[in-house]
Amino acid sequence: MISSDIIRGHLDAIILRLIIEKDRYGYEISKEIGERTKNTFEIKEATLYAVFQRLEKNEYIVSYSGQITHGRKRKYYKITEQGRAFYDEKIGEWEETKRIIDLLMEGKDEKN
Amino acid sequence: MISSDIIRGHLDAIILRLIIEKDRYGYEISKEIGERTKNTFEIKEATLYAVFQRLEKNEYIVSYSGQITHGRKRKYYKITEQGRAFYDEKIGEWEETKRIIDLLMEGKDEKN
DNA sequence: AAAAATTACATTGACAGATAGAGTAATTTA
DNA sequence: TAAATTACTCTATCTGTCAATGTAATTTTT
Repeated sequence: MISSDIIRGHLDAIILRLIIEKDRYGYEISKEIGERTKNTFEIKEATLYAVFQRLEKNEYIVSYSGQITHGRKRKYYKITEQGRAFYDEKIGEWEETKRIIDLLMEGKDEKN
Repeated sequence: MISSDIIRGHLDAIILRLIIEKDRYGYEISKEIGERTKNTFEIKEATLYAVFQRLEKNEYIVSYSGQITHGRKRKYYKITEQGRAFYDEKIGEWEETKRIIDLLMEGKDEKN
């Protein structure tokens, strides 16, 4: 299980990625992450909704009410143009972060 | 420049790595990181000394006073057995983190 | 039909890591 | 001798994550 400090700062991009694929709601995202990682990683609900708030405040996503199919009413999220741009930026940052940490932690050459 | 939230949680291992190579002191480490990353990443002094405190408290490193050669007196750090074990653990965690984030952020298959 | 499980969203308070800012102290260079 | 450099330390603050708790509707089990 991955500790929260190690994942910190990457969650925004992870959530955005899933919302870019298609409009999604919170509970769905949390299940999807569990499935895709074969439960080696799970996002806590409190964290997830904190991420939504942050992303919506920054206008990277917008929300709308969905149908009641099972249980409580769903709140769907949709990516915005700025959200897409932010995601691209984060991907770039992640690639650079990998290079730097690999370099410092394992002495890997940049051309590996 | 890499944001602090993205690097968070990896700093302990980065510092340990440098101390494993040889005994080092704080200022040296901060300069070394700048050099190795060609200044794409720098560790803030307050952060560095906070890391030292944490690592020493957990007995991953021990300190001793060095010579005064330039400027103020140096405080050297040396890796311990537990420090080495912790570093190995962190390397493993980092590899797993990369796999998971790549998988979730870029839809990469685990066999890539 | 009542109880339990599942689906689904939300808030609060606490914690830990990173850092700005400020300070201390010694030596070297201009 | 003033300025720059080397070197370490402390305090206060910010931010992201998460445990705990609560609400609410629907579906499944008993």
